[in-house]
Amino acid sequence: MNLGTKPTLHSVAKRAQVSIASVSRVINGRPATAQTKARVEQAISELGYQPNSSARALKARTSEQICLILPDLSNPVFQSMIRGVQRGFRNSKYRVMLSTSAMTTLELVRQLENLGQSYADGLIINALIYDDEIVELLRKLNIPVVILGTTPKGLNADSIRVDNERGVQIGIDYLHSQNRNRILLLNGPQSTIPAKKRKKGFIDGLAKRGVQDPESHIVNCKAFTANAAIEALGSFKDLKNYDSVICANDLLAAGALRFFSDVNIKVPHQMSVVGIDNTDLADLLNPAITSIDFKAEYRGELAANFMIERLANPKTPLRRMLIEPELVIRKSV
Amino acid sequence: MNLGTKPTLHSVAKRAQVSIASVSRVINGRPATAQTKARVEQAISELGYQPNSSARALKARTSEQICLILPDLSNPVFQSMIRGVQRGFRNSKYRVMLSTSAMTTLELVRQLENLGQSYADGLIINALIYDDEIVELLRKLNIPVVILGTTPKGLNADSIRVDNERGVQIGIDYLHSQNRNRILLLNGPQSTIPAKKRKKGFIDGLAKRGVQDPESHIVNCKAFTANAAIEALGSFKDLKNYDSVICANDLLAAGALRFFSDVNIKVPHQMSVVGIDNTDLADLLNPAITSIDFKAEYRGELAANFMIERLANPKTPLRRMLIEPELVIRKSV
DNA sequence: GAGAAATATGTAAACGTTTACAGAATTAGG
DNA sequence: CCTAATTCTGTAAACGTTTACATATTTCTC
Repeated sequence: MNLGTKPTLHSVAKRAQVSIASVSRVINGRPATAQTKARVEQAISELGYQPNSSARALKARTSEQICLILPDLSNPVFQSMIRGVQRGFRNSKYRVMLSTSAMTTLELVRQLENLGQSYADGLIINALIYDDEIVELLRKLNIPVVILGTTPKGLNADSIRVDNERGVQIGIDYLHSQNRNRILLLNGPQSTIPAKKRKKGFIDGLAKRGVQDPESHIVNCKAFTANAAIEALGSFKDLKNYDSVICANDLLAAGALRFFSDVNIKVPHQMSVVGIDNTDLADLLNPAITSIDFKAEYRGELAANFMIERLANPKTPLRRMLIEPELVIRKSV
Repeated sequence: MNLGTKPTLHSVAKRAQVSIASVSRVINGRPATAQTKARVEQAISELGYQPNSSARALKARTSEQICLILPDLSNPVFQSMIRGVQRGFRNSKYRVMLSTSAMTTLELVRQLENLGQSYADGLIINALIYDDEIVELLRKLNIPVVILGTTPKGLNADSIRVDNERGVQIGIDYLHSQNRNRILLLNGPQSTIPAKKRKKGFIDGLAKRGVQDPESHIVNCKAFTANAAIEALGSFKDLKNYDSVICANDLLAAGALRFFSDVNIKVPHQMSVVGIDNTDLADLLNPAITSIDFKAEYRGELAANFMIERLANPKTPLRRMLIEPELVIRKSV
């Protein structure tokens, strides 16, 4: 192997005594004589040649990279999502670039603008809030976008969202089936899409069961974190009127568990707790929490598949997929 | 903006009535007349020009991308690490590519081989096991490597490791200070580097305190997971001889907590639990676990900084940094 | 075995940058 | 003002691929 300089198509061609076009064709599986193929392959392995992805990207106008943008990494649900996305691309030619700094619109804007440098062939994104500026930037993007979550209005993108309302319904139904019918919703910040949807599902669900003023049975947390849950529950006065809590995600549920333990309310005997997302965390807590599985990992994998398919065939009609949540019963009810 | 075709250096040059070389120079902050600078900048903003990263990468031989390889994402410690790495690169020109499929040597080999395509300027890696094949591949890599963990023998790479032995010592000392001196080590799989180090620290620590046959006070789990911990503790017969457990990571600690709760051993009253890594999880469990902070996030950030510095100045002497662990006291002791 | 059809190969241009080099413009010095 | 020194700008080549097109080779048909 010629140390110092990396082998290129040229060196391979020279060694195999064929033209660089032939080498390129062999590499890309285009038709070639058995003989040329053999010679090229031998030369490649002798030289330890590997194609230069920048050159390929430049000429073929495809980076074979996908950008994945998530709000942050502290919520274990994103861990699952990343896992799914990675799995989805595992056997493809695509590499995954991760951006998790998109907690603020400012950061997100910066990320999206950078995508103009065409280092990614596609974008998979999950954001908690899509304001107009973001939607506009997404629309202007000239690469396919897959939304993990609800597609913001005015955007044409494949999307994979989960039936939030239905998820909360399932929780309510299950609690009722266990004779828990004084249910509180421990929700996340109202500015976020998931919180809005979960609220709606909750209100509809309670209304359907004839509960008066369902909105009064909601506690909003300042963030989707355990501490926010503890704080919110701490300043909530009417806990004694409830026998169960649906938490808008597992982190809030973890906070709730901690809070109840601190004020000596026994879970599940005095208070049932249902989480949402069914993250790794659900099974680590004590008691392990019954959680509504929003299939984050599966959604991630699906997003990757959608992306692969769209890149292979840009004309495929838009796909908007709705995932059915599923209850995973553990010990917290 | 000329829709359809992306602006290039050429179109900018044409509009600004200068040569492409001048445009390139303005973009890269090379000296230029105030006039040309102004014209170029105006043309750029009028056209919405953004440099093409593939072309730049090809010519300048730098992708401005860093590859981060981690074993998997189920351990929350890697979450922190990613967070740190991301933060370290936040204000740099580098993008982060994430590979988390490196649980098996096979996968890792594939990843490392792919790096030959020069889509990354540097590699930050954390692996649980470095066998000869991996070390050889790492050595052959022609991009700088930063090891998150102990540098395998025979490899010249910057590294940031944590003082594992010291960490376990701190745990032992703390438990003793709380009058817990019948300590068990709930360790991970013996094939992994961290497990070996933590074992050594434990044995040395106990020996120093005059404990006979320290090795007998270790339980090995099949994996660094909660379930493995539950299983291992379940088949361990001598629990009654211990008043405390140091767990080789927080996931094992979570498993231990669950196990103790199941067999009705009260933590911390009957049994103290100390975790390692001080991940997000430590504070979510109930009781929140006292954990030895191995500064994963900080190490990640440091790795990014090391990488940035080395890429800026390849001649800087090798750096091997040892991070001091720190005890974070919560409620499990 | 000749000619047509089909298939394989080679030549050369292009992708969008960076940068060495040469030449033009500016500034400085006397 | 003229020349020398300095600074700026433009031309053109290169980075390592892919691919249209032309040419060469093989295969097929009769």
